[in-house]
Amino acid sequence: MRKNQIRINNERRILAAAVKIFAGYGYQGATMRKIAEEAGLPKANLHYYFQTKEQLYRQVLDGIFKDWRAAANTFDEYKEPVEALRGYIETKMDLSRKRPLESRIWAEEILRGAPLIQDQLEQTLAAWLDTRVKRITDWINKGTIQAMNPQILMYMIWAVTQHFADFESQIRALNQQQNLSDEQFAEAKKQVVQTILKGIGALD
Amino acid sequence: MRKNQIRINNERRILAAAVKIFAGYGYQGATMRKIAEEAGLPKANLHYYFQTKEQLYRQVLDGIFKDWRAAANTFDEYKEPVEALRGYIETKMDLSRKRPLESRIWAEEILRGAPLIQDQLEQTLAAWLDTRVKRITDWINKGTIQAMNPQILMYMIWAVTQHFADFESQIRALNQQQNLSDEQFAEAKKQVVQTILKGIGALD
DNA sequence: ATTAATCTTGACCGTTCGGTCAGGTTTATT
DNA sequence: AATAAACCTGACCGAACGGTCAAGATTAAT
Repeated sequence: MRKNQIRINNERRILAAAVKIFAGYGYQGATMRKIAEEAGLPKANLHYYFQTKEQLYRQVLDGIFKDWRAAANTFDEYKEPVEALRGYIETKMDLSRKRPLESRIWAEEILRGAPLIQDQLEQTLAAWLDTRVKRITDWINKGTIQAMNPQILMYMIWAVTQHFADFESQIRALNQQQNLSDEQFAEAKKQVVQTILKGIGALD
Repeated sequence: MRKNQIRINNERRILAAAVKIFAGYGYQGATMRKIAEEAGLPKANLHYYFQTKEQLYRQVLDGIFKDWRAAANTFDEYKEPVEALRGYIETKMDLSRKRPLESRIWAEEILRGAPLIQDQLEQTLAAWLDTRVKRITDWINKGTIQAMNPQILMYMIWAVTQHFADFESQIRALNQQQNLSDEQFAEAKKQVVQTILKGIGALD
C-alpha cells in the first residue's frame, strides 16, 4: 500500500457514509454514531480523520459544489440558446437523477438559510450567474429568444430540475409508490426541456 | 373570558412560535426550549398544551396542508386552461410570498422522505392530482393545449412556485443580499405564468 | 531489527435533549 | 364563599449528543 492509501480509503468511506446520513436525516438529525455505523468504523475513528461534525459536513458540501460547477460548464458548450439551454437543463436533470442525495443536502442547507455556504453563493455562484445572464441578454438583444428577466429563467430551470431529486418522495407517493422509471424520467426530461424552450420563445 | 379562551390563545402563540423555529432549524434542529423562548412561555407549559414535540409538529403540518388545499381550489375556478392555470400559478406564487416559513417546513418534511405526511400525500394529494390530470387531459383532447404528461406539468408548477419560498436565501444571495422587492416578485410571477402557459402552447 | 509515524478504539466526559411531576395559582361553577 | 377545574412552572430525569483521550496495534522509514 502506498503511503496514505489508508487515509484516502477511509476518508472516502466516511464521506460516502456521511452523504447518505446527512441526506436522510439533515445536518442536525444526522449523528456521528449513525455515520460511523454506516461506514463500518468506530465513531472515534471518524474524529481522527475529520475533527468535528461540521468539518465533515463542510467537506461533503464542497464535493457537491464541485459537481455542480462541472455540470454548470455545459451551459457554455453551445453558442445558440436552444442547444445551450437544452444541454444545461438535460445535464441538471441527469445530475438530479444520478445524485439525488447530494441535491437534497444542498437543498436542506439553503432551506436553513445557507449558514455555511453563503460565501460560495455570493461569490462563485453569483459570478457564474452574472456571465450567463449576459449571454442570455445577448440572445434577447439578437431576437433569438423573447424579452425576459434572465435571472428568473435560471431560477425556473434550477427549481424544476432539482425538484425531481429534492421532492422524490412526493413524486413517488403520486406515482403508485414507485420511483420514476427510466422511461418516465426520460419523458419528464424531454417535457421540461420542451416547455421551457418553447416558453421563452426559442422553439416554434 | 370565555371558557377556553386561555387555551385558544396559548395554542395559537405556541403554534406561531413553532412555525418560526421549525422553519429556521428543521424538525431535529428545533428544540422545545427554543420554541418556548420564542413563544415567551416556560417549556413545561408547551407540554401542557402539546404532549410531545412530534404532536406539536404534526399540528403545524396539518395547518400547512389546510392552507395548501385552500389554494388548490383556485384550479377549479375557471374552465379554460389559460385562466385556470394562471389563477393557480399566481395563487401558489402568492402563497410562497406570504407564507415562506410554512413552505420551507413542508419542503423539509418531503426532503426527509415525508415520514409523517406520507398518508396525506398518497391519499388527499394523489386524489386531488388525479382529478386535475383528468381536466388537463380534456384540454389536450380538445386541442386547447398541446399534448403532454399533465402530471409532469403539475410538478413543474409546484417546483417553480415553491422555489421562491424554499430557496429564498439563495435568491437573496444572488440579488445583492436583498430579498426580492414587491416589484421584482411581481415580475417573477408574471414571467413564470408567461413561460409555463406559452411553454404548453396555451398562449400565442 | 529498531524506531518513528500513523492509525485504531473502548471508555469516558460535560452538555443538551425531550419529557415528567408535584405543588401552587388562577379561573369557572355552584 | 366554597369547591372544582383548568392552568402554570421550577426542578428534575434518563438518554443521546459531539467530542476526547490514553494506550495499544499496525505500517513506514531507517
